[in-house]
Amino acid sequence: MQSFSELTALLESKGIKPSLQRLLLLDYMYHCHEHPTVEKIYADLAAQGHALSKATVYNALTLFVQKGILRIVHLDNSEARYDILTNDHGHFVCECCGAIYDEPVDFDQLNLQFPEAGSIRQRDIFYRGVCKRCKDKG
Amino acid sequence: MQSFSELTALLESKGIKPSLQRLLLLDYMYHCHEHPTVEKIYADLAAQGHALSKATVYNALTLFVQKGILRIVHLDNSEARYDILTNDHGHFVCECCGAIYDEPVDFDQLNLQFPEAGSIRQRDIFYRGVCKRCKDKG
DNA sequence: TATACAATTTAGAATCATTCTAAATTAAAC
DNA sequence: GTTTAATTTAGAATGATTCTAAATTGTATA
Repeated sequence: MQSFSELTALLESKGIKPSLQRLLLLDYMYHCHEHPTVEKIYADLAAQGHALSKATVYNALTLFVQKGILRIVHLDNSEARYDILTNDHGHFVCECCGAIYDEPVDFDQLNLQFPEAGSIRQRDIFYRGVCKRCKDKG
Repeated sequence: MQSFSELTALLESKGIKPSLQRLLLLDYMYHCHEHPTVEKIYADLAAQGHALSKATVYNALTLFVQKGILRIVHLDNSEARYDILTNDHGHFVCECCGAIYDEPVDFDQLNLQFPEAGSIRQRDIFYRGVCKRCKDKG
């Protein structure tokens, strides 16, 4: 997923009008190998000369989440983080440095049973602790 | 875990001074089979004639989380929810009615590998969708 | 039992991420 | 080209949580 024409096609396939702002945001998310906050996305785009309104960032990201392009992650009660949806994966959150590590998870193989579940739309796994990098530092 | 003397012993074993307010809150959490918000805890205790300050509720719950008695759950960017820690379990969240269903999970059997993890302190699983009750209603 | 000291509680102010609002701009349709 | 709808925008409003500083309670010591 590289070119703007591909991103345009993706947005249109989801029924989203591909405005310049939305394309910039989607392009950013595809090239960002983090789980950025709104503040970071906003600042990075501004630094690149694309001064979107913060409301636009919120609007577009929320729309992308609704359409299943992104996932929103609430790690704590500070800023939300956004995750581009490639394939199902779990998260390991380092409580020391704040890093978030992705790891593929075969959810079907886990075979978790939730008797009360009528239908399942999204599955998330979060492990928390101290990452190796921080542990080595002591 | 029923009597105040048992709750007192639990708090003391965690190095927490068992004030009346803390005992009331802990007692509430042990008898509450939900995942209540601060607002609900505050309102329910007030209705029982125990008008704690909201700051006290926040202070005590935060302390309990730090000491490993409770777990805080951030489902979305609205109010946090608190979960009494009995044993490891997963959560199914109904996106229709907001209900949260617990289900035991044997995390060790899942055998998830996070190569970057130095040590793991907490493991969480969240599934989201529509619960059977809501699905039957249509 | 009185006094000093520390911890806890409290009300209300402050903070800050997010949402809302209403105007301005842009794109689309006729 | 004009009208209409959608999008963007800045700034105000909201609301959960945290902070602050004073009041209260509990504890230790004389």
